[in-house]
Amino acid sequence: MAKELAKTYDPKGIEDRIYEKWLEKKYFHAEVDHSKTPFTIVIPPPNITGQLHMGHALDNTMQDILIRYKRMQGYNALWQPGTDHASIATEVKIIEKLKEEGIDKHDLGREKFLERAWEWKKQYGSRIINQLKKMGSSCDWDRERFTMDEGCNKAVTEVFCKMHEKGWIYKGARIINWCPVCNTSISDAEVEYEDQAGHFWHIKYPLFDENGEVSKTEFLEFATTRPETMLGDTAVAVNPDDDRYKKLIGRDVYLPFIGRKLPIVADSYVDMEFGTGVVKITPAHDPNDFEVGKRHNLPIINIMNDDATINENGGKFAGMDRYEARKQIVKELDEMGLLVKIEDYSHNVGTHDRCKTTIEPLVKEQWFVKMDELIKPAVKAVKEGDIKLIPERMEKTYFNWTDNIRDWCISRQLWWGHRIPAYYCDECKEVIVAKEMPDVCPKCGCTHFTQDPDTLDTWFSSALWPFSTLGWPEKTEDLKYFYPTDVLVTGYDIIFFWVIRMIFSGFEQMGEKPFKTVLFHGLVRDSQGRKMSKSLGNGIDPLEIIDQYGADALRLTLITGNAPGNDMRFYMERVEASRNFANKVWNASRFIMMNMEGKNVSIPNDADLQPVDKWILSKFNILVKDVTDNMDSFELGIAVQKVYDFIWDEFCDWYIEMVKPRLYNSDDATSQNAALWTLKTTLIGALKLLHPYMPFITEEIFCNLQDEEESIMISEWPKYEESKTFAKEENAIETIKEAVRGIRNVRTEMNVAPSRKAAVYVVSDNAGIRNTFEEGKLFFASLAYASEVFIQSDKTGIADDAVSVVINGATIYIPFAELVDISAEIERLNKEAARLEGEIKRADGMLKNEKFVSKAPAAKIQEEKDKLEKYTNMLSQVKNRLQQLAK
RNA sequence: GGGAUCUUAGCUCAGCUGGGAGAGCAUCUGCCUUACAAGCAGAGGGUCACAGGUUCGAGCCCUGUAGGUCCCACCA
Repeated sequence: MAKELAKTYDPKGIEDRIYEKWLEKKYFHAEVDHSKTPFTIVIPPPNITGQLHMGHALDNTMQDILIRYKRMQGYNALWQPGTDHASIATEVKIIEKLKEEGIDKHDLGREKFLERAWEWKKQYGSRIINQLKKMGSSCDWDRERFTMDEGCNKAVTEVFCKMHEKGWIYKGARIINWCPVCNTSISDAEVEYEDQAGHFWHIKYPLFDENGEVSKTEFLEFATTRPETMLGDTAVAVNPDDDRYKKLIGRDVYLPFIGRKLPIVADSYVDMEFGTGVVKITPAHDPNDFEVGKRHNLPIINIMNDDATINENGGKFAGMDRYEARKQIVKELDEMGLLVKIEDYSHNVGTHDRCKTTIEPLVKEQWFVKMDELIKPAVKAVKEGDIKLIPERMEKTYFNWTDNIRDWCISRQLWWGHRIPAYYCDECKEVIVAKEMPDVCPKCGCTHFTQDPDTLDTWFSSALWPFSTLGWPEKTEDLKYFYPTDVLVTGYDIIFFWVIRMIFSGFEQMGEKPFKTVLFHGLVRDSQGRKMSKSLGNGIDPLEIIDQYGADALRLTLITGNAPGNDMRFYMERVEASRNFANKVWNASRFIMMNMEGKNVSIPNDADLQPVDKWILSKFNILVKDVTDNMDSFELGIAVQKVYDFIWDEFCDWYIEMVKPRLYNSDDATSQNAALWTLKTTLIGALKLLHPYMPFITEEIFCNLQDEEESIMISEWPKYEESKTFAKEENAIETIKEAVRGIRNVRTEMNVAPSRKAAVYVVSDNAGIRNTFEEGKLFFASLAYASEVFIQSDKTGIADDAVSVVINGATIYIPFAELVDISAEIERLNKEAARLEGEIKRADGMLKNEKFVSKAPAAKIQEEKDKLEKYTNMLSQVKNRLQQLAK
């Protein structure tokens, strides 16, 4: 059977077959089980409009690694999946599609539109889920949720009503960011600032003279980047400390076109150094002006329609587009002699992050969430380490936002989303917030109501995700058991949108944090470091990579060589390297299976294990400890790098090579059994460590290699065992390896063609080696180039450490000293000695420090004592060696 | 303007709380050797941006300089 396995690993077919098996066996499913400790991750729900991209691939690989790892460790691992309705993103797509059919949203009507939207959801909502499955994601699909399913809707209504009652959700007229294309308000977080080349128009308004006439000689000059907003001006402002304008405060200027009288007010918001030191105040169309307007009780005059055309307040410019009006206004001001000059100016313009339209600040009635109180526990939790952010520096980004938080505008003028549970009495306009439409108006007794037409910001429902998916607001067993969740894995780009909002929502609704740790990753960029985007056409489709190289190779590529929170570049060469590794693992197991064929491998006696066997077992044992430690501290890339190195370098390049002669050239069945058992045990162990990263290939090999267990994904994670560390054998083999490397170098230098017939004798006065290997006994043969290694003591008459190489029948003795560059070695040893002296001095100093000795814990003191002893021994060894070399 | 982060081999990047400079790819040399040529054995290549400082010891800590990237705020 084993011989039939192909020489190269081809994931095609295998991955789908294995995934089907996992689904069938229900390995991903988690139920409340109080005999086990839960470990929970909620997925960042992908948009239903979305297709799997590299960012998802990375995000989900990380989550799957953690979940699989914990599952193998015996935790009750739940990975809660689901999708997001993504209100604006989806609505935009549907509108686009309708447009193709020549249908306008408003002609269709709300009800029909929503029907179309649900159809869309049905059609595309499962697409991304199926793509996630291709990645090998072990989500509990039985629990799949959607941000607009019944449960989530209930949660949203509950939260809205509760917070409204508390006064933390309110309706108010505020300056909001308006997107004229999407026709909706958007939150501050959705505004993206872009540097744009523009102009700075210097304009002057005539003052009114003491007779109340428009002066022909006195003007007040100011500069603006948006001249069209002058139609809504209700004042001009100067700094109260500005000597140039002090005497003008209290007088009025004349607003051209409109004819309004504008007071000159004093406000410290005005920067004397900037422009002319005069600012026109348009409270309805600028957030700062709005604040100024409030301070000075200025009227708020909105001059714009929702589609960014000028409204009736704009006088003769009414009906014009904002940019058209700008042109016309500038032209006419020029004709009136009121335009002083035009400067080129580059400034930051707010745009909508979805459609890139320049946003228009407008005063509108909107729903807001009051943030000042809500944010407090969220700040505290991170500050006190109750919630840990990885990497830690993300905390600074986090606090940057929380310290400058503003109320959250949650209403959106969209149809696709959670409709705001506010009802207006048709008679008296009384506002009632309730879970259901009320029957009778408490104020006027009227029975007709109209629900608020707006929907909620899509993040309002995502903020509840960690508990709404577990059944909240019902008090479910799931919630008690799986909440708070353990880790949230996500990109740093949605800290503000999502992470913070989940945290304060968790504290507010559940009274408890939503997760213990947030693990951030960066963006996946193309090979030139650019963002992958549709418009650039530089996106790499994860599904194509999976098709060509397998999900395992893709996963390994995404997780290696990048640190948490850092962006990474995606190279095809790296995928190939991962694929090659999969192949290496495949072939190593093929070797083992071929050699095991027809043999009953049994557990060997400890005495039958040879030094090499103990060496690799020992190496593996240490690997287990390292990898487990790394994974526990979320160093996923480092952990897998160690497994990779172990399998490729230690296991394949050394152990398998060392063990070959026992399998091929020896009749010693006991020794062969020990070798085969060690091969199999170590491989299975390594596969387990690798499984979270490369689930498919490890499962495939695991099932081919043994019959006792049905799946590697529910097998037990290896444990570090003190008793399995064999320091003596490790030392000995490392010495042999060193010698063999030396021999290889000599052969290369001697220009001797490699031959498997060569023999090597290691002659050593190293007591450790002599104790480990019986003198003269065949230890192992056939390292790739030198085929036999014998251990002899120095009784042979060769005084110093030496290697004898038998090449094509002729024996050549090479002292170790000649295998290395002596001067370099001396230099190295001297440096080592200096280092050790430093360590000794430090440890000695600490042990002599009274404060340390009296206050430090006993274990710490013992540690220093051990170090001191260890380094002292090492130093004397190094010194001996130096003396030897000096001869 | 505030903040974060980066500068390590030809390229892309690891390097965790200070203790022998690493990986992948690329380059060069020699190999179809019965697990694997998607492989094996080797080699070359780095004043860890620059200048100071702390330390027995600095890629890592501190100060400053230069350059890059990103985030936040925003001045009309």
